[in-house]
Parts: sequence; structure tokens; C-alpha cells
Amino acid sequence: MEELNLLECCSQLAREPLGEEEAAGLARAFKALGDPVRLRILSIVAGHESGEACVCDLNASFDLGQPTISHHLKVLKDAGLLTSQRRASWVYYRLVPDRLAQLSALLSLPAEMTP
Amino acid sequence: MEELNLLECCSQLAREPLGEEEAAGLARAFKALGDPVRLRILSIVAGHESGEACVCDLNASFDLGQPTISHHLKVLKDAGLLTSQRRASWVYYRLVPDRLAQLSALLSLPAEMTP
DNA sequence: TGTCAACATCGATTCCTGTCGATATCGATG
DNA sequence: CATCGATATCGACAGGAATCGATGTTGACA
Repeated sequence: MEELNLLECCSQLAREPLGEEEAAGLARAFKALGDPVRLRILSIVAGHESGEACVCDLNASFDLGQPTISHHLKVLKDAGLLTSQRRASWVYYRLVPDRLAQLSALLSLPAEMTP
Repeated sequence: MEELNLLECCSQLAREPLGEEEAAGLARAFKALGDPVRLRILSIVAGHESGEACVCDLNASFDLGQPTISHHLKVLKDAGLLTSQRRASWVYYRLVPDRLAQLSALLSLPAEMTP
């Protein structure tokens, strides 16, 4: 995994001014997180014992149409936050831990900045 | 600070299904992070030795109009990510560490989920 | 008090996004 | 091969957001 260098320590934000293209990639992920339905989808996937949830579970968890849920799943997948796998008739989604860790690390500030 | 319970451990996502109103509050913050300009603004503020940056610094760092930067600062402030303080003729912005820590903790998964 | 510089707000425009219904795809199963 | 259920894609619509120029506000200073 070539993203380890992004995780080596905390304080990504303060390290140096974010470049434009780097900021664009990160912004895509945060934009995907910037919707209540998508946050709840991630939460449901994360909460499953097996580490994955099928679309049918998700559809049942929201008062939204099936195409809408499918759209949100696509946004999360395109942002690198979820992967999908088809098994039999169902499609299962699971988190991408590295991506989440990357974002988490970006937001963790050094101790000297949290007085 | 009454937000400490939100920080006690990792794996906020997996703890239990995010409620609608809780997800809405978090989504507002992530939506604010979901723009390259705003991420770079945060990065610039975080990178300052003093922990704060004045609007004049920020205006000079972008090829955007002054009202646009002001708009982005307002979004970040409304999302609870920045605070502002006026001193003399200048307005200084600084990070809200607790808010960043809350978001960072939400995205950090338990070790058993990162194989 | 009048003026200037720094910053915020307003109104308008253009583009993006969430949602839906309808339809297509794809596997399983008969 | 025909059908059915699960999921994805498409087209459309309404509301939101990023940007800009113009204008308002506020504090410093002469």
C-alpha cells in the first residue's frame, strides 16, 4: 500500500500548505462524507459484524428510493471509501480502512495545537 | 467541554447506527471540508506558527476574489471548524481543535477492522 | 469628523447535487 | 431459454453552492 507515507504521523494539516491537486483529492472524499445519508450508510456498514452490508439491508434502513441509495453508494465508492463485491444475487459493500485512516490522520492535530 | 464523550475512543462509526440528527450535524462539518479551497484554508491556518491567520494572508494565498474567501471562511466558521477574532483592523482565524478531533475520531476504525 | 483599509454581506449567475420514476443489466432458478 | 428479483443507470427536476461585482460595515488614524 503506497499510502502509508500519508499515515506516518499526525498533523497532516499543519505539515505544509496543501497543494491544489492534493486538496482536490481529499476534498472529494470529504464531500462524499458531507451527506447525512452517506454517513449513516458508512455507519451501518461499519456496524456489521461481518464488516460488510448488502444493498438490501441498506435499502431497508432508509425511507428513500432504491436508486437514491444506489447513487449514494456510487458516490462513496468513487470517493474510495467503499468497495463492492457481488455474491449470488446480492452486492455487498465494505469500508476501505486505509482511506478512512488517511482522512482521520489529516484531521488529527499535533498535541501542542490542542491546548 | 461536553464533547469529551465523543472522543473517548475510536470507532465512532461502528459503535452504533448514526442517528439522523447526529448524522446531520457531522455531515455539515464534512461538507465544509469537502471543498479544496476550504481544505487549503485550514491547512494554511494550521501551518501558522501562531496558530492563527488573518484574512489578508488568506486572500493573498488564492487566486480568488476577497468575497469568495470571506464566504469560505463563513462556511468553515458555521461548521464549527474555525473561530474568528478581530484585532485592530484585521480579523484572525484559528482552528477549533475539539471539532477536528471529533471528526478525526469518527473516522478512526478499531484495529480489528483494519486487517 | 472624514477618510481609508480590511472585511462582510448582498444579489445574480452558473454549475452541482439529491431525489425520483422509469428502464436497463445481471445472476439465479425454473 | 424465460422469468424474476436485486441492483445499477438514465433523464428530469428542484434546491443548493461557488463565484463574482457592487455595496455595506467597522475600526484606525489624521
